[in-house]
Amino acid sequence: MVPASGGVVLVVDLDAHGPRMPVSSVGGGHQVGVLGVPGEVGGDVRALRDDLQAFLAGIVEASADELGGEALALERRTDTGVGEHPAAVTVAVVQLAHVVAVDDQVVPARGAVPFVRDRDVHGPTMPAACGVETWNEAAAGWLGPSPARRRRRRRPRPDSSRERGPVRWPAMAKAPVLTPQADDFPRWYQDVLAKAELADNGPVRGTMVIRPYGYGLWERMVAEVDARIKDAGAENAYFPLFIPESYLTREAEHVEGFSPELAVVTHAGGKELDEPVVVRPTSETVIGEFMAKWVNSHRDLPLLLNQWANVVRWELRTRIFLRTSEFLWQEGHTAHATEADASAYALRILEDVYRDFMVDVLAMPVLIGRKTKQERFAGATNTLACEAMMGDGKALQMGTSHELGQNFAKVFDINYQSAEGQQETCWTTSWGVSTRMMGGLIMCHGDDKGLVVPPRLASNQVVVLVIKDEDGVGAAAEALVDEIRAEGIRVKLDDRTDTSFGRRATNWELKGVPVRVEVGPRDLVNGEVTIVRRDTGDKRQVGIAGLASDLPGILDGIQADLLAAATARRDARTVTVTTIDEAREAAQTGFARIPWAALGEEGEALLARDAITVRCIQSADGEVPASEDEPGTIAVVARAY
RNA sequence: CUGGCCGUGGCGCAGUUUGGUAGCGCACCGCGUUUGGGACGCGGGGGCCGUGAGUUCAAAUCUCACCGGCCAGACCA
Repeated sequence: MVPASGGVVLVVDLDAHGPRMPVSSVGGGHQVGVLGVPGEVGGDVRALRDDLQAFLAGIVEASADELGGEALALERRTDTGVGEHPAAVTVAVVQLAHVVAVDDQVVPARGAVPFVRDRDVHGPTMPAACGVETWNEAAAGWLGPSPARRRRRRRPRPDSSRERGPVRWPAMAKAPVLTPQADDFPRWYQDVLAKAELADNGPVRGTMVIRPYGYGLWERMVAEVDARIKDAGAENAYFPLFIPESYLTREAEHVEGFSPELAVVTHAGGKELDEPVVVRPTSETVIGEFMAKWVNSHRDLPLLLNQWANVVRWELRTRIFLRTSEFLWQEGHTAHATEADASAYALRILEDVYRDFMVDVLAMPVLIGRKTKQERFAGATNTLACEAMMGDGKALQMGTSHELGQNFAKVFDINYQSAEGQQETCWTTSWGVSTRMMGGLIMCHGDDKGLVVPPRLASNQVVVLVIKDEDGVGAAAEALVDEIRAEGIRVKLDDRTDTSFGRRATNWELKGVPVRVEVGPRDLVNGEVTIVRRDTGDKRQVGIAGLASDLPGILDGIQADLLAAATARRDARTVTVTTIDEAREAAQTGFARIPWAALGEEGEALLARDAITVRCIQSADGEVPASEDEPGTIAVVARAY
């Protein structure tokens, strides 16, 4: 984008909102001028665009003629802001090789370009140079007369100004609501968080505010996961936010793993505390302390506890939902009489609670497997995990289940008397899923139109949209909503007809509601409504009678299709390799499967230099290996969040 | 913590090089016309210019320090 030496870059900003940072956009210092155009879509912007296209084409021709065919690069970029923009920001950057002549006017260097009246090279300031009149006046000398345009401007606009000729630049044809994923995935993620009203940054660094729509999705996750945890026999309890610092220090590996990210309270009640208390980063220690009290006999085992709570880990780099200083989660803690029992329970949680929820409800085809020693939880003897692939091919750990061996039981004295009358030490587990799953949901199914929520998760599965309240549309929509609700579907009525249809339709798309039903007077006279699938965009007219009873099947279809699409994408981006170099290469775009025997801890360390980690180790059949040294296992490696 | 970019109404950004009246688009409010894919006209409201010192007659603009955000790392759910 930055021109060769001696070059000149012309930046033309066709945004309907005026120039926006073209200087930095092109790297600075080389631009000769900026045309900013205020106005509205369908108005002068379109006319200007036509002229500017001709103008740019003119430059191309002119430079070819004048410079003996020397090449000239014409680039087009689309950029978007986050505001509620009706049009994309389109910046055309023309890189002029040396000198350009247009309409007999030679433009040799910066500063000499006549079409911007501003003194500076940073682009016109809004009031001074952005006005259309200024543009006309200034551009006349450069562009030459543009009779067509002037004619258009003077004449009263025809009734439909938006039907002006075809737009030749696709980038201007349709304004993206969000930064496209392909342009900048992290930016897209931020845009979705804001525009789907999911979450905001909190005032303290690394914290987040979960907005009602986002929290509604989390509540649905909680409900589904909680039901499965209870099915697995665990009961909910609640332990304190504050933990004595001394608890943490009892388990050596645990304290080493968590110390750097602890938030510690040293003062309270106006004075310094005798012993500082830490804000829990996880609750193995307090819960261990109380398990020790509650477990006496083998009859007390297994003790299966869970709590829904917030925890705090002072992370160095945070990102909403994926890694925040404070997050919400569920942490299960269990104590068992035998290692085999603990081990089986940790696996049961992974498969029956986590994988089942993620695959069946979130429609995310997660991989399950063991973590390497390197990736293991601090204090665990074995860590199992669910790993999902995001839309950009990177991995996200969605949930973990740990076997803690007797590490915690020993230091917290979780002992029991066996049937034989012996004192025995318990075997414990811990397992959790967090608000991070929200990030996984967004990045797994989301597209350039926003979030896509699988029907089984959706807090609103169907939205019924009143296009305009005429000819009984409102009443028909209300009746339809009642009918749909009677089918047990979570349905929302949108009758805010003081907001235009298009805006509301776009908003529900951003929020990812699986099915939109549009009720308008035109369809209604035929007894029909329009239904639109969020995932495919498929839109059709259907009879209003019988729609409600068809919806459960439609929602099931969407659920299945989302899982199939995510699975297909994951598989397409997963490569089976045999060497470390191949794995490194494959992990640039997705997952690589490599025999653990071919990788090993040395290979793991090697890949780590390129930010590639072993996500999990699987048996050849994709299941969880029975032991650390099971032969023939496969390591799945990837870049990860 | 390291490197890069960046902090100006709710959001996105001009303005800083060369100190001198704080601006634009979107969003918001009112009225009217609209509503089948982010409507339009007219009229409005809203800003300790991230914070603190310093230089100056004068600081969004110059200097220093600090804080915060984004991206890439190290750490991790």
